[in-house]
Amino acid sequence: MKLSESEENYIKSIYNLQIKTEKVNTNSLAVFLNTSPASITDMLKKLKSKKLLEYKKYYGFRLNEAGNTEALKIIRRHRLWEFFLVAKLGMEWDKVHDIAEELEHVSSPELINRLDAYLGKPKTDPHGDPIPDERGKVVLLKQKPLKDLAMKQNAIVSSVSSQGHEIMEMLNHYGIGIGSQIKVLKSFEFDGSLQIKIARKPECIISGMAAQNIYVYDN
Amino acid sequence: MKLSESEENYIKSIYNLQIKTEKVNTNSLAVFLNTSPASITDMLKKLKSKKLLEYKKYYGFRLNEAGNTEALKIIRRHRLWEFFLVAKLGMEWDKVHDIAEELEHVSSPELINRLDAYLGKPKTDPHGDPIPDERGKVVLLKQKPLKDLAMKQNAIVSSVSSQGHEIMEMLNHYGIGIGSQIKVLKSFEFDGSLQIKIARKPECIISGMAAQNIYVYDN
DNA sequence: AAATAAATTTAGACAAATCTAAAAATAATT
DNA sequence: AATTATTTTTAGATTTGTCTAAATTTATTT
Ligand SMILES: [Mn+2]
Ligand SMILES: [Mn+2]
Ligand SMILES: [Mn+2]
Ligand SMILES: [Mn+2]
Repeated sequence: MKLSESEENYIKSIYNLQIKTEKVNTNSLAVFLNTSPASITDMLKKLKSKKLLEYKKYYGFRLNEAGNTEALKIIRRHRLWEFFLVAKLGMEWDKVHDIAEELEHVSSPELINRLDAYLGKPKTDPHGDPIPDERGKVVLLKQKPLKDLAMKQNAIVSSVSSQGHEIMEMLNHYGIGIGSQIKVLKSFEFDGSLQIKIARKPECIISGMAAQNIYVYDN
Repeated sequence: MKLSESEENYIKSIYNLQIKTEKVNTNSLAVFLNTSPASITDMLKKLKSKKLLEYKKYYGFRLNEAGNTEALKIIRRHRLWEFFLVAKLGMEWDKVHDIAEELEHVSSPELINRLDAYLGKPKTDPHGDPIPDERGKVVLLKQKPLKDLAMKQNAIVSSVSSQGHEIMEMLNHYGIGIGSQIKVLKSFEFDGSLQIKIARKPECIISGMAAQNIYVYDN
């Protein structure tokens, strides 16, 4: 299936939102893609006509099997390029998303499979997100938002929400990265902020917003 | 200057044709880009309005200084990616052009300069064409078509016309590559074909067409 | 159950990039 | 110099992706 850059961006966004929120709606997709709701409706019709999406007017929409497959191909390309930019070109993890957003649309399978092999078939991208394999299989980590981590439980930072570089900029400042050992010392009900301890770093406090967008797995 | 993918393809094509033929005309550009002459005229107007092109109706057109600068940026990206695909991913030199044709439109300067450094600031792409440096400077080789090489003169293959993979496919078959030592043994006036000797290969005969698209420098 | 609010879709417009067919300008032949 | 041929441009359509404003449907309040 040959898809335009726009179609690919929509498909990938729907996929990514479906993971986090189960039910995606027109308005939230419009906000996410920074377009108007009317444009979303237009594209939904097109993706339906290409049989990548189940869609009933006013009722809702959802990628079907074919749509999912396409989404995973795009995500594979995106994450492999992000890995390349960090591992080979030495770019910062908070700068690679926008470039990968363009590179992901170059769709030669030979290119991507060679890139994958060249990079040593990495399992996750620089933000901790899993890279689908050639057949579209993706291993989901048993992770949870830091805000749901039990008090004083040791855990490892596994990923961060990767839309936008702002969170990574901040984590760089705190010295938090993928793989950091982390523990919650205190939770403030007032605003959901957390006092935390990163291995070999001084204690610090992060906002509830941050605690929702940092993911960890138990250790 | 932010340019669309189409604008970039037109600019690059005009630049490449201007090198070979001095005067480019609407029809030949249309053939080269596989579009209609009407589309060429439309784009000429747009590029003129963006001040990248000198253009007078019916009279002719030519990239100006700004247009040249843009062309060299695109060509730099194209050739660096081609080098990457061959040197790092191990692709064949006759397969990389089409992929680079897409990658060249990803225009982050940081990406390209890091890629350049990572590849060791290569001077030429896999087809022997020079890679412009960051400031757009390009070192032209003193090369000539193989058909103009004096009889029995030792020479080195320096580049091949790189539009389309067909010539490279054929050269692979003959065992000719960039850097091959080559000598013309005999020239047939009838059809311009040449009997040649490649170092450590058996003698063979190539067509006049081929002899026009293989470039060499004296040795 | 009405009324109001929110979400979604339609109607109609626009810019970009392309096309075909016709017109206009230039070049080449007789 | 006229005629014919070639090249180039214009006129008018089409497709894709987008928008705003209005209409429609669904959800929420009173
Ligand atoms: Mn993208
Ligand atoms: Mn990522
Ligand atoms: Mn291109
Ligand atoms: Mn090349």
